[in-house]
Amino acid sequence: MATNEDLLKKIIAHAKEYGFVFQSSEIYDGLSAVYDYGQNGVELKNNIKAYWWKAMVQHHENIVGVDSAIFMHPTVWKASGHVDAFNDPMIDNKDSKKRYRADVLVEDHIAKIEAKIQKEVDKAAKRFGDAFDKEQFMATNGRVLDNLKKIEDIKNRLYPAMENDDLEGIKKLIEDLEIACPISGSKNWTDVRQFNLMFSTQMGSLADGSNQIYLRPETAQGIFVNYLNIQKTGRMKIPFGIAQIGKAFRNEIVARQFIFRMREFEQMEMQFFIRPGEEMKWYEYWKEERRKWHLSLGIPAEKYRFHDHEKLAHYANAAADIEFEFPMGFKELEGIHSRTDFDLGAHQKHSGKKIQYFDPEINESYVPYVVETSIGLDRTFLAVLSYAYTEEKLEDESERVVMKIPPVLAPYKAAVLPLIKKDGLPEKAREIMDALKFDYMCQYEEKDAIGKRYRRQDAIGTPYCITVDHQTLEDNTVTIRERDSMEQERIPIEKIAEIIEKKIKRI
RNA sequence: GCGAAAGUAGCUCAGUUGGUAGAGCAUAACCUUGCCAAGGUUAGGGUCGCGGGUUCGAGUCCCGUCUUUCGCUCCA
Repeated sequence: MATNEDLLKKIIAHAKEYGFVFQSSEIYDGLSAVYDYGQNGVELKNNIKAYWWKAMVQHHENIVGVDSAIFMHPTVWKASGHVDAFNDPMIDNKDSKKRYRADVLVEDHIAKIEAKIQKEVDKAAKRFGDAFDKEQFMATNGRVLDNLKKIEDIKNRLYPAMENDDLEGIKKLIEDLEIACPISGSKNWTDVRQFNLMFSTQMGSLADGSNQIYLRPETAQGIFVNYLNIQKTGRMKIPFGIAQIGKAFRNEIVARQFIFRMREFEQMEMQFFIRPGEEMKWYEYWKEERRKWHLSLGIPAEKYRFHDHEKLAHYANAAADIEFEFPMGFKELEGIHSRTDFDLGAHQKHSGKKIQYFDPEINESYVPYVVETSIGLDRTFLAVLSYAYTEEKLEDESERVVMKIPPVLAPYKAAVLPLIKKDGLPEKAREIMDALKFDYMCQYEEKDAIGKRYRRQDAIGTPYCITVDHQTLEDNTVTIRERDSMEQERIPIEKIAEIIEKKIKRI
């Protein structure tokens, strides 16, 4: 486990040192759980987006894109359920100024009573030795029975109160149980309030209190509210999909693990609209399609696994995660959800606009069902980074760190390097650079020894290094060095593009 | 948010019982070599995370705060 923690630390350090990811506002000590993508990071991130977009939109005639605004009409979030579902009841202690989740305070109190029971059990077990019958003891001992009854009573009040958003009821429960703040020991509590995971801000005049709007907590709703526009203007026939890449914001109480959980993050989502009753077929179809997409990057299948949800979100009737083995273990990377007609139905209800599709094949109108694929862009970035990070010991006992980034995603496709910076080699290398740079991100470097330049390119994951030497001036050949194998081959200049092209065409 | 650990140059770290900051690598310029990093010369770069306190004097002791990492919790 310690080595895995070290691995994440190394990846974070490498990401910073080589311009992939910086902490936001670092010169001001940083902003918690917010990160910026640096000069190499932005290239990698753009390449991931392009690779996804190509697979989802360009390769599917029945999928089109959209780019909806981050601000949306406030009612959207009532319809989507976010106003209700993304609220946690919070309570502050007035003396310690600490904030707690109110239900967690009560749960902790229950845990304390359970600990008391356990203590009684342990005491009795010690007293009776081998003859101790735990079940019988639990069923007959007065103190234990009292405590069990207490727990049951608390649960009978807590769960209905949570269910009904009965904030006063939860406050009353905390007061009745005389729960004290673990820090100050004080029972001086504020009222229970909803702590919304959506960021809010004001639009227009601040004088009017009714202009509060939210930063979207997911990109999906921008697709749903444009369903009618796109279906009509694009003359889309079911089944069809709408894809979107964009930022979303969640004011997580706890946001951590580098770019895995950020308060501002980016999603790549596709909502696929289908005939009701066919959702399981399409759900399975998209699980498989998405699995193939991940594997097409050349990352081994063992790094992925599917996890079917047992506890379903309020909008879904089937859901699976594609999990990736990050340095900190298997974690969710992508979700595939069967969202039924929950969203379109809710928008139809709240907006009063008829959101239906007339299906000429079955001569019926219906609210389409939806199967969604939703992948975290930043998480994909971290997955690529953690897969790619490799420390190697070479034959001569030296070490190198190489980022084995799938070539199609690599920030730079090639580096053009004159062996030495005189004798006309830089000029020749510049010529090659100029010819390549219109089609591929390339770097030109002439500083330091050639071996050092190779290592620098390894560290940012450049698949090919093109080296110009004296022979190049005579016969127009260069050596091309492959990143992972470090093998070199002498080829004519005009073959360079062909080789790069072959390497990066994976999808 | 709670608990634990950490924060000195871009990176990795040193800094002895408190006496106003060092090394290696990296970076830049020039010279030299030329196919798998770490030749030579020179230069730039730090109010030791930030703010208070103790002290004649704080990188070093105390308090607070910010940030990061790990565990609990939640999610894309």
